[in-house]
Amino acid sequence: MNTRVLTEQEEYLYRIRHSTAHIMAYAVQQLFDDGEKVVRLAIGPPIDNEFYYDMEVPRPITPDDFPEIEKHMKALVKANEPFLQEDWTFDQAHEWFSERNQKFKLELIDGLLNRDIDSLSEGISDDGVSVYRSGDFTDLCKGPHVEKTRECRHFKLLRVSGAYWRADQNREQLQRIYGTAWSTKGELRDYLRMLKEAEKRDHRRLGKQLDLFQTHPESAGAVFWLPKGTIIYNKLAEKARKLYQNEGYHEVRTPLIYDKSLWETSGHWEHFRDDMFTFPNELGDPASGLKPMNCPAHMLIFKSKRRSYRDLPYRLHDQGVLHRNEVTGALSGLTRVRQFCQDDAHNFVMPEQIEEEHNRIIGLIRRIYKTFDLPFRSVLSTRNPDHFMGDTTVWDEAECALESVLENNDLDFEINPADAAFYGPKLDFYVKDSLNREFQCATVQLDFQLPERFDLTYAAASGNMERPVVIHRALYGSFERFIGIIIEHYAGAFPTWLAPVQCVVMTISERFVSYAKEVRNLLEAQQIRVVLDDRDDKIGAKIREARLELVPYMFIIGEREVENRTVSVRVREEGDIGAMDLSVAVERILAEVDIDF
RNA sequence: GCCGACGUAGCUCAGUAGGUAGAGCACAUCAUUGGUAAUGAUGAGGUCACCGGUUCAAUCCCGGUCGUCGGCUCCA
Repeated sequence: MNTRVLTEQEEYLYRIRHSTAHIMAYAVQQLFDDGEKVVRLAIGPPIDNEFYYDMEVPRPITPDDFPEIEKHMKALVKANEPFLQEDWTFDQAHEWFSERNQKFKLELIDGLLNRDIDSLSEGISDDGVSVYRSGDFTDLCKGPHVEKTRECRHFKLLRVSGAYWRADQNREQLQRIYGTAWSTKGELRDYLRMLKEAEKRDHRRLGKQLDLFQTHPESAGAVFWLPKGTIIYNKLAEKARKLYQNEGYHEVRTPLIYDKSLWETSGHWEHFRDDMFTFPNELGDPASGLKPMNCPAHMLIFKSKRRSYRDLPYRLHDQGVLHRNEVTGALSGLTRVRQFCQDDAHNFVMPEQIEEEHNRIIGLIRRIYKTFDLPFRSVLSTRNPDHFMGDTTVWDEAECALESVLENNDLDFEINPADAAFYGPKLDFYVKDSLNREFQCATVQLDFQLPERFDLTYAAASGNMERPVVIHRALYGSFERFIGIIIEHYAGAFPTWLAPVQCVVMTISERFVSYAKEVRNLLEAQQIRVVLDDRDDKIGAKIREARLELVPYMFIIGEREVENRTVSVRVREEGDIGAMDLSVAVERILAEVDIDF
């Protein structure tokens, strides 16, 4: 799935993690295999930074079991057993694993025998399977592994969860144990430190701490944006509006509820129904639904008039409220919600405009992400030969166009073969935040199908009616998720233009309140988001509070400031920078308030 | 939806081998008029998520519901 080539060091870490997964499985077997009920192993691959092993265990494992498991793991590491690879025949493997009642391994072996693609990653050669032994532990595995268990001494178990065998919810639910492993103590320490830091800046925690948003059981999966969070939300929305308007987009507002017939035309009723909130008619049958996407509405608008090639590209921007009925278990903070808005747009273009339109969109993406200091990479998903709709030549041309767009834009990209939606190839953009974590944000999807389903046409220069292509694109992604990402990216310390409170004016004693009010009014007149802290409290306490709120500027006002008509300025990143003329201080804030994408 | 863990004051968290609960912060009142991360005193705050069951007695044990968290699946 990932076509990037691993570096030598990454490859070594993968081997360590893969081997540590074996060691962990062995430890779990030692602990939980009680003769009657065996631990049945499924799969245990390395992943980025971590590894896991899926297994069926006699009783659920909890984090309380970790110390004991780790203890057993350490003993095995200390024994410094070699990892020995052996090639077994299918019969040999079958016999061995069936004696030990390892039904998942047997299923994998059968899969290998039948050349089932899902099993290929587990271990194969032409006439048999590959197994690895380390001490008393033997596992079906194609490797590669480290040479000896001692190379796996820097690990830590992290969490447990459920996982379905073969990712199929109709199959057995297994226990998955996640851990991390590294080649040196320092790497492990750094990684654990990073996890701790990530926890500290978790947007759910900061959202509460900074009074940005909240959720309530009365509307699970929907966000209550508090005054401070709403400022950020509106700011992002306003910036997007302005940016797109300048790029020739037309903003529209469209209904939330539509008759079922629309969803049938768009295909959502068939493909997306489970994720939709629907409303019944008098008979109790679903008859309408809340929109999970804006596209059908925009199709109606396009179709409502006779369009000419001169109108294209025709771009409709919509920040409408979307609802998707996610299963309860999937909901999480701002990243996975049932109600959200996107900076959504649908661009209707002629096929020959695909490349240029993508160039423009990528230009926008660049400008937006640069503003937030978010580096990004892109992934191009191409046609799945078994599952696509439309004409192969159109697809080929479109894919070529997208690839050359990426190249011409000097973008770091990968190709994800056969991963496109059936209606068209797509580009996904992943940003990397300040902790080096990746999140999917922007998505740009070509769509050959909706224009077909809605029978959209435009009058071409020739006078013939031709079919436009639709580009779905959302560059923040959803406002909710994007705000979640930047909360963590900035660790809550928003740049001045986004900060809900940009400046706190604070008095050293009540005697200076009237000048402080003057200062506050002046800032307000400049549209600076200012709060006056004139409480009967010590200045240290006021500063402490404003710091905890991560306010970028504090103006401190005491006797000296009143006398000289100045303010003492304290900057979030620099601390106390001393007294200055009020006008100078205001200028400094204003310089940071007006940013353009 | 599924597996597991969790749900105690606005927040962060203690606690009870079953006898209706406690701290710090926040909040209120009073005193204090203070110069760059916490002035002091006093006070108010809880049907221990909700609904049932067991028990003389349930925040604690059992069952269910809702929600949250870690994942699976999916995706903005």
